[in-house]
Amino acid sequence: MGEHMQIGEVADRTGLSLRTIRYYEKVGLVTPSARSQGGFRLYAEPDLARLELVKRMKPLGFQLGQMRELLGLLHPEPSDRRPEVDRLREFSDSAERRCAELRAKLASAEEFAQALRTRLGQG
Amino acid sequence: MGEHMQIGEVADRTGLSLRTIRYYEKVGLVTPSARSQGGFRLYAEPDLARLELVKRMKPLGFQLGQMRELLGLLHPEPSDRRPEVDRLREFSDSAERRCAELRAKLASAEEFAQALRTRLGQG
DNA sequence: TTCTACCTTAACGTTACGGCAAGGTGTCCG
DNA sequence: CGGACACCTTGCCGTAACGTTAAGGTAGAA
Repeated sequence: MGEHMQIGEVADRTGLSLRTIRYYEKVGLVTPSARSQGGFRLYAEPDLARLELVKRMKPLGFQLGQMRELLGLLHPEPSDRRPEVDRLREFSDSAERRCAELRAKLASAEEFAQALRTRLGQG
Repeated sequence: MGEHMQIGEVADRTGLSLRTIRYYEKVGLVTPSARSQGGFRLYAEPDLARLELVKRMKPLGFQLGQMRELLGLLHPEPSDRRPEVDRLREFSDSAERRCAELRAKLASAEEFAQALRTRLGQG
């Protein structure tokens, strides 16, 4: 019932490896919101949400540093907002383009899988 | 009109970098079918076809070594065929699974892109 | 207290390339 | 024939995003 969980449970719930989760922390992408007395990472729900966001973005081929920046833009300090909005729009446009590319690649890959299956059928 | 082309033209036609094409050769994935007198790589149409196949498989996350094996299975020597067919079926099943995974990831990524756009709309 | 599962950092290894340096090749042009 | 110039070669070091031990500390139950 604790509101924090250890890295192992986070790994189970997200499907990410321990190594990946630690690496994401190292590059400043997702930092656990607490540590136990003995040094164990303790994650809360918002941390999980960040990890899930990263998982969603990853197939689009963004680099971890870009995702870090984008996550920062999504939780902004209420200071000068203008350039942030511009940057956000750039990310959004980029995301759309990458989605389109990925759709094309998927279609191509499905054709390949289909051809492979057909080949087995008549083998 | 030569039936062979140099690596630069191959790069233009496939969208792959020179570096990538050379690397694929290094790992035994796609070998140019000839070399010029002075050592330039010379590619023919079947080489292009192999490269295109690799491009199609790549989004499914196969490793280069696996693709090399699969390409070998697709152009077999007529010797003992049985284990090859079994292996082919494994690849085919794996390809189907990976297609399904990729479809799911794409859907998730598109939700993300949608959310980002929406967020910009109401700013 | 001791066992066990889970965690820690550190460090080296891997895949799939990118980038640059130093130099050879092919073809055309005067 | 001798440059000029685009294109190519190998070699080597660098990078991103992790995987994989190794050596040892922590939390909670028995």
